[in-house]
Amino acid sequence: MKGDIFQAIADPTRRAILVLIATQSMTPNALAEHFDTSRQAVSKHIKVLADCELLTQNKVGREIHYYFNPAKMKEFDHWLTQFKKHWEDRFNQLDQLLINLNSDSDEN
Amino acid sequence: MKGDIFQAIADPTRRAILVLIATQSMTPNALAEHFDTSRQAVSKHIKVLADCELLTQNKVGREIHYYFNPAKMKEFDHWLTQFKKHWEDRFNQLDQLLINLNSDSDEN
DNA sequence: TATATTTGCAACCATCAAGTTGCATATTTC
DNA sequence: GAAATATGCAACTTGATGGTTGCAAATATA
Repeated sequence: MKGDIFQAIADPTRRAILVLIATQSMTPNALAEHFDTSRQAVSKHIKVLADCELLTQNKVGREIHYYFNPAKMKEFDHWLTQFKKHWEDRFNQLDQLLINLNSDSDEN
Repeated sequence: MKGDIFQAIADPTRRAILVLIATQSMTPNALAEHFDTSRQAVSKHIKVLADCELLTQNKVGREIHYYFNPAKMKEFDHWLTQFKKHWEDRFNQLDQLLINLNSDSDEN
């Protein structure tokens, strides 16, 4: 499951990190100030997000700035879109069934 | 985390179950035939999905038919939509910044 | 009524995940 | 160069998770 975007987004802290970083790129230290957990714990979350490429990094001196990578978020979006299609296809099939039933009864 | 929709969707088997059930309502036994794991394992996944109301059930004799509940999927969709808004707001801020910079240089 | 089928629940096990602490490395500052 | 700062990595602990097996309850069938 390593690098799985669904797994990455499952954790509420990581979702909060994504929201923060999507608004503004941040360093691990700056991020950690927003949470009650230790810096290392936040760093681990960052690693998970970076492993599945939801975050990219840019080293500036001793600081590392993390940026949100919208491209990877598309994978997620894509699944949901496909899923909706499945669901809507089912509705369409039901619609078609109802239409057929109607036309059948018309023929009677 | 009990009943958390993100947690529920994180597991690939559960996503597969959702896709199957979104296409057609099914019983646990029928579902289990689609997977390599035991019936009880599938049943546990069903429980997780039902706990967060992604599935609803309808008992017919000794069988239980599980249905997909699209209403709950909206929560998921909603988060992604809000997230996109965050992201786009940032872009808008950048746009505004660029516009301001341009008008500044126009004034020089 | 006896048997088979469908299902859920509980106990148990192995693995994973999130958190902590400690430490090493690189860079900035004094 | 020494101290402070920013970060990552490794070891360890604890709790959650996914899997299995066994069993009980409800319903259908012989």
